[in-house]
Amino acid sequence: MSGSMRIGVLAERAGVSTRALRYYEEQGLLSPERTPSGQRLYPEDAVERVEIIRGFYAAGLNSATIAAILPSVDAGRAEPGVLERLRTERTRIFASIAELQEAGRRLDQVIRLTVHPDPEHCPALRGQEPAAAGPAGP
Amino acid sequence: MSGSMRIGVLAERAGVSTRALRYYEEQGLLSPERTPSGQRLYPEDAVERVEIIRGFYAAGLNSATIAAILPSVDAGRAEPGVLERLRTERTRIFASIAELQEAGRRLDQVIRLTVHPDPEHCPALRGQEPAAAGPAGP
DNA sequence: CTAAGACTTGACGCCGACGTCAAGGGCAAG
DNA sequence: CTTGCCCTTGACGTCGGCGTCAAGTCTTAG
Repeated sequence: MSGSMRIGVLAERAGVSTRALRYYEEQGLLSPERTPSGQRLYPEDAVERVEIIRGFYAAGLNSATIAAILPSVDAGRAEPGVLERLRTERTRIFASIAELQEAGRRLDQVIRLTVHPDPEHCPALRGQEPAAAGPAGP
Repeated sequence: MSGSMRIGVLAERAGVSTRALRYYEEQGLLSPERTPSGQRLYPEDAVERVEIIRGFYAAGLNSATIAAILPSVDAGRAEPGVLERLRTERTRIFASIAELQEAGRRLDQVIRLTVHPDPEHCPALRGQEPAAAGPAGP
């Protein structure tokens, strides 16, 4: 059947290692079925599930937190306790985004100044010119 | 003089541990002066510098990368080799932001559906109702 | 002066998400 | 049957950004 795959196929399709998939299972994030001989069998939608999991890891959540919220993400609704958790993590994530944006802007600034060494926008050169409006003087 | 401070003061003002400050120095990110007896003395702007460093760490850069780009960030312009590095990291950061935004949206979705359990927006309940526009039927 | 605290270097500890090796079992092709 | 590849569990290794003692030195309030 094309509706299930073994660990190597899922690993390739999801872009992760087989070791990572076993680790996710150990952490309670995946629960594949088993063939009689013990090999793992994953359904098709495991690919998307793994991508979601990796997204949460990338967002700074640890295994326990992901395990706590993943059922609610699947269900599309959360119990009160989990809801608070979701809000906490949401806040963390958006705060983190703001930090990343600031770091990104800082790099952009240096890149721009390097590519366009424009004294008009260089604070170190401000206040040394008279109040001339035009770029080439009057 | 108020123009320099010892490590404990900087740590408190920058919101990091003294251990972290010594580590940053070990990684070449800070180069405080020393009193004759060997105690570190930081200038005022070290507070901002530490905040910048922490921002880069939060953005996923490691010590070596930060050490490589920090002089250019200070100077506001970069040598060609460093410029490429800046662009690489910039790309990484904004890709990371996009991932975080997706994770955040996913959490928001669950939060919204939990707070407003609106069948109009619940895919699992779509296509089971006849094409009725009003929420309470005709 | 003295005592308390802030400071120094040095070195080991930690933790989490895997990497990696080891030693075997399962399974389709020829 | 064998060959070769994928799979299994188990267990140890890694790495980076610090935390955390340890043992001694400096500074400053009183």
